[in-house]
Amino acid sequence: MSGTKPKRADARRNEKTLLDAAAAVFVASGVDAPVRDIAAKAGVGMGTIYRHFPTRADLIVAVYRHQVEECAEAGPALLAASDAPHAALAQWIDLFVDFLVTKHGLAGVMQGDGFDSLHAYFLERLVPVCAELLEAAELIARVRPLELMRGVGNLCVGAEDNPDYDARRLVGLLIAGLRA
Amino acid sequence: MSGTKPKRADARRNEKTLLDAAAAVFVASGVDAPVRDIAAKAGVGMGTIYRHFPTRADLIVAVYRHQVEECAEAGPALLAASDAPHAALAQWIDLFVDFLVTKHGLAGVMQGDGFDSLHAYFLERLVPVCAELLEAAELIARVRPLELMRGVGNLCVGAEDNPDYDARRLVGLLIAGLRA
DNA sequence: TAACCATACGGAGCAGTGTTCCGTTTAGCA
DNA sequence: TGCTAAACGGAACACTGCTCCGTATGGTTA
Repeated sequence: MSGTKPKRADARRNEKTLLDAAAAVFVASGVDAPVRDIAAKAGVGMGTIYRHFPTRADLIVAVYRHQVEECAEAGPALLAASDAPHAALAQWIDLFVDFLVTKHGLAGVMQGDGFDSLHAYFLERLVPVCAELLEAAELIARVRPLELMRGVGNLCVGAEDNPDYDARRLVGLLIAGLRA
Repeated sequence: MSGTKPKRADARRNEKTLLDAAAAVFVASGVDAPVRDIAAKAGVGMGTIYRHFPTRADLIVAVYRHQVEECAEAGPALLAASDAPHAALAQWIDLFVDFLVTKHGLAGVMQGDGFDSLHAYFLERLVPVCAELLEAAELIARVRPLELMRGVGNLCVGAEDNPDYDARRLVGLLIAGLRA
């Protein structure tokens, strides 16, 4: 029950290669890049990619897991560092927005059509953090955390390199509205 | 320059048939329904559908043009009927949100990846109306109309039949934030 | 060291999109 | 009644995500 059976050496090597290739391709062509491109970049067959990451979404999760984790951990930290809980909330939301806007098309991922593992993972990890911040700021009565997360995610769609659409400002308005 | 050459009778008939079929399919299966389904429902070949509507998006535009028009016309009307411009703005936004949320997946359309005719049409028609309302409410300095429209559109994505996500409330918060 | 086999690999192939192409049919006119 | 521009139908293409299965190989065991 405790340890998973160790993988073969080549498998472990390929997993890392794939993660690196995916990260590179995502930066170059966005998170919507075809799976084939990633396999090609990694010099690996389609079968390999799908054995390691059963779904496109799983690969994306794996690539960004570290950063999601960072964002999640920043929540309590901000709360502890500041004596104005709503300032902490605002800062945390900023962090989240930066994360989404920075990655080519990542925001689109927050609108999980079904229950992609991706959608699920992001939300599972970040919603509780959001809840904690909302509670501290005494705003929990005004939105459900999940709702706020999805809303912010939605607002970030299509924001990258778009001079006509400043997601940060709109999110700022949304948060301002929360305190009205 | 004045009149377009009149179409053949069968062409006119087919255009109407297609519009009706598309409307029906959109209601049943959402705006993402495959083009093939619409052609089948209309009892028409793929060639026909694409001659009338060069692109998926053009078909959607055609189906909803009437309602977009209604929404656009409602703007000045609301402004004239009320002496509180920001109330008129709020009401108009409500109308717009209803329109988007009501139609299976229509909101997704506001995030034109490229310059779809769809995206273009919606925005072309509605942005000026939005601008007028913002100006009347003296809020024009706080957001660009295009930005607000896109933001509202984004917030509406995935709102249909979703008890965990109330787009109307979030849009309400956004508008509230606008006045803070 | 050699043989064995569970584990992992590669990539052709499937199913589902939007869109194009072109041979066939037909409406409307002379 | 013919003729032709206009319109039609649907097979085929390009591009997705994903699956399947024959082949190769790491690592264990005799």
